[in-house]
Amino acid sequence: MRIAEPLQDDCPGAVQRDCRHGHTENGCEDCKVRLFSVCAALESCELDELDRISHARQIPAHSTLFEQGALAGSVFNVTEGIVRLYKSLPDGRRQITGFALPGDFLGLALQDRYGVSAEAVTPVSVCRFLRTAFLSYVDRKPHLLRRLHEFAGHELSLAQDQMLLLGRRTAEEKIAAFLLNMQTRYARIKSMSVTVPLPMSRQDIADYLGLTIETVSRTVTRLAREKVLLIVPDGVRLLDQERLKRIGVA
Amino acid sequence: MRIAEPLQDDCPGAVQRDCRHGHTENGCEDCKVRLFSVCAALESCELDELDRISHARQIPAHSTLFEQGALAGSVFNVTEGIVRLYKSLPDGRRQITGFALPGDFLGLALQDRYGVSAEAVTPVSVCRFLRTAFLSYVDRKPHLLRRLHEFAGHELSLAQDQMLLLGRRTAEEKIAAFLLNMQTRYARIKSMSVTVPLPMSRQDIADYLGLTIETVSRTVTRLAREKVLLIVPDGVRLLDQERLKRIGVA
DNA sequence: CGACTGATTGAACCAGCTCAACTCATGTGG
DNA sequence: CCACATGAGTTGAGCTGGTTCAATCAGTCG
Repeated sequence: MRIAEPLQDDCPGAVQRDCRHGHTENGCEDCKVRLFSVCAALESCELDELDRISHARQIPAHSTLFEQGALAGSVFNVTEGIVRLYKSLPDGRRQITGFALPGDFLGLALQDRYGVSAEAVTPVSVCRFLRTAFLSYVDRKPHLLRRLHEFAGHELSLAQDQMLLLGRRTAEEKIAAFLLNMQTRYARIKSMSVTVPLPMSRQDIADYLGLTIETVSRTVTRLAREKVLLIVPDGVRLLDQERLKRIGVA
Repeated sequence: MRIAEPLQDDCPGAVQRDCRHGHTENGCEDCKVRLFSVCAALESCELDELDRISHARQIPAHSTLFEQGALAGSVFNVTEGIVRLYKSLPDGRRQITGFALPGDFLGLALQDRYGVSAEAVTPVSVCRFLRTAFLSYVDRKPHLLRRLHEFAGHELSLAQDQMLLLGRRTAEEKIAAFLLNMQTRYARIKSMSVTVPLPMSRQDIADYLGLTIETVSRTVTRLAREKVLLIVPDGVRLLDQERLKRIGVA
């Protein structure tokens, strides 16, 4: 239940925001991801407070948000666009550990250093918080911490699925699972559609699935030849979802 | 700082435990993993309370603690032995997502269903909690939740490392990283040693590293032939750790 | 001792990789 | 407006790291 008027002690009345640094017009209130991101754990009045420590930022495509191993100065909530999260080996081999979509939170673990690097795949909008400010906010909001922990649990579960995929599935199974997965994740922010946008490069998909770019290309082409899907500009259209599920789902 | 006498409101004095269901003699106080597991977030008096909702259990080798997808009735703290956590595909392919050692917490995500299955590799001792009881306890202890979240963040980080390993490393690199990893993890509960016990089967190692049993065997044998390690009963002795690190570490 | 189970070894095979050529779209500047 | 570079994606051909299948070995237990 959302409460319009502040009711709790720690909601210091209707304080008018005096600082609008880089915020969208109405701050969190009309944020696109408000209702399904971590912030959904917060009431309107609490949100106001969060608003005051947040900084809306636009990040151009292909630029870096943060780098693996660097001190975690900020945490981010993605509100628009796609971010790739990855780990690299010194010789250049790369494993993308996930793609962050709107509503996803970067720096969930709240650790003092980033465990992965993050780069914008498309132009990205984020809601940025200084880690220290966010931490002290979290300390005063146990239900937000619960929410963050739920998100972390979900991430962990996804990571385990991905381990199964990387360690034990064939190229075709990997591709099928990836496409179905992206489809359901997009459904959350747009609406369920048979057209799955793939703004990331083939190399990104390969590095996410533990394959080479050639194998990704060949496998997708073959699935298209077999009328399981149709390749469209910047994505695919899933023609035979049943077949795809039979290939890709556990 | 540990406090011997209860100081806080929610520490209801020195209540004598009237129920010792399955506890070790002195409960949490003299627990082997007390100081580095999640419980380290708790004061003596709080521990007493935790003690009352905990159940010490012995689990024989090769038996199941819980199964992937089942309702998460309990959460566990491993106090002795090794547990394998895994996901399976319907056709029998298996991916071990991790080995839990003493001090590790099972059910960290606090989700209503288990995301993986858990089986004892060796005889295992656990500290078991009914999930509901543990949840309501956590709700009253924000600092325990913080601790659980830290653990979850650490798990997530390990999962990401494992993704990089599964997706982008060679068989030899996988084995080397695994052995060094087990060595440092054991150091936490015993003391640093060049002898790494491997109580799990070759099949377990294979399913953890995304390899076959034959490849594991061949690779370990080759490393032994090259004097990088020595195969001993139920483990290996790391002879040339420098070389191993050159192979295995990022 | 024989039966059984886990680990090792060998030999053939193959899914996915490597290397290389080609296509196609986009951009650029003369 | 065309020549040409550039970069992502596709396609082909051959190769190889790791798998598969099969045999053997080494404990262990009754």
